Amino acid sequence: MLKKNRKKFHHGDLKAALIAAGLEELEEKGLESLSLRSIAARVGVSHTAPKNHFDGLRGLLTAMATVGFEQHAAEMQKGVEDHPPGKSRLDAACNGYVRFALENPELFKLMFSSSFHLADDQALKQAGWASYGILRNIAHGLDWDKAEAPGGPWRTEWMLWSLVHGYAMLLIDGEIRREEDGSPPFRADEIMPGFGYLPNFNEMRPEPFQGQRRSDD
Amino acid sequence: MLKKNRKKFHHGDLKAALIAAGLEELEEKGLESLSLRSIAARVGVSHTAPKNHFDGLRGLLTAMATVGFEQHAAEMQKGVEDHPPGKSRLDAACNGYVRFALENPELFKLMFSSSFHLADDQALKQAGWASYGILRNIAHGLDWDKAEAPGGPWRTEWMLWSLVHGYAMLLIDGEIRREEDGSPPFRADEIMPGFGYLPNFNEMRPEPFQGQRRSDD
DNA sequence: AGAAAAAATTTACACTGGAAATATGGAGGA
DNA sequence: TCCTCCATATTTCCAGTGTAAATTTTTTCT
Repeated sequence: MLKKNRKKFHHGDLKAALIAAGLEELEEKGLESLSLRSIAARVGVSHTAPKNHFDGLRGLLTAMATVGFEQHAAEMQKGVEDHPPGKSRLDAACNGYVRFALENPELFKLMFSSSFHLADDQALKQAGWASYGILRNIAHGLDWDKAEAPGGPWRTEWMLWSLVHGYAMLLIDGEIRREEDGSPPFRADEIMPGFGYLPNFNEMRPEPFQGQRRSDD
Repeated sequence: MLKKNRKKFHHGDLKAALIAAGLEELEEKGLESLSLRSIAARVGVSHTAPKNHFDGLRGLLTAMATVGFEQHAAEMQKGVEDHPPGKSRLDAACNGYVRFALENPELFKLMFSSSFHLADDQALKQAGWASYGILRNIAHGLDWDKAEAPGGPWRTEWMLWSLVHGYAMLLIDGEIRREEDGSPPFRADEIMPGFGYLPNFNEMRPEPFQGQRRSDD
């Protein structure tokens, strides 16, 4: 019965090997032209062997995305440990966010393409939340994220997340051109302005902020 | 020879019909499961007929993305015409940006997935630039986009674009949950804070801004 | 009318992911 | 040791995909 020491079968650990091979092929051939058969062939098994470990191609992609979120979180976490709480820590985390995206563009696209994922995969959801949680926790520690700030903390988080995420996406897709060495024109923390609320913030707005409602203008 | 009045052939205008059918199937079945054969079947032609008008599936997708950018620009342009220059016009354009993305999620993903496009397609590039140009022009007209602002106008544009684009992407992918009626928790202009530069901007930064360089921290 | 060109079809091929039946080989019990 | 049991992996098959080549149909131009 014991389900723990179930290793070293025919292959050894096919599940992990398939994920590793999938991640290799992903960055080599791109997300669109990824193939379950070629991944299986790279490991040296038949193209139906993965079915014993994953729920089809989507299952494998979901597992790969989960690993991606874990690496993504680790990349940001480095900045957390190297900097004291505050703006410098936020900068480091944001730079880690974008750096990971630029170094693993195909994996990053996979992570944020839910149409490729298995719906309702708990491991993926948890890994994604953990990754976002790092950014969220840092944002909550900043003094300009006050409860009385317009929109509350949610708005601050999403504003921050949207900015960093959009910058990474536009860089990956080539909409914002990079330097010759592949580096972005601005660091992630440079693209982020003073994110506090201007004294004349409400004056600039045609109507004062009211709540979290409405989709149209 | 004359290549202009070449219409009303077998089908009439197969090129336009294929683009229209492709756009329909795109939102119905999603970008991943789109099929050249089923698009051709929907129009009523054989699956190789599109080759006379497009360079394979990528050619059709590129044409569809081009149409998407034109519609995207039109959605923002509405806000430009309905509002005077200034913050309210910017708000309207940003809301149009996000509104289009939420109403045409699959098309929006296609537009910003260059791996699906035909490389070096001039029509697509022009349409994309025209769309971004609307946002750019509005940003340039704002008083807080001064030449002496840190990073110059490019940073302001990309900051703005990144924020709106990232917000749209995270909403589409379900990372930021929407209301029951599908509307986002914040309007695009609500997610955008006072985008000026705080008086204490340089104090907040561990090191003063220097130029457009460096990718690492 | 006849030639030339454009448009669309037929046929064929190398792929893909998935389902079903079969074979393999290690684990645990007699 | 033998002998089931069952997870693992393979073989075979199928419907579907994009693309290329040869062919037929239709329009346009001389």
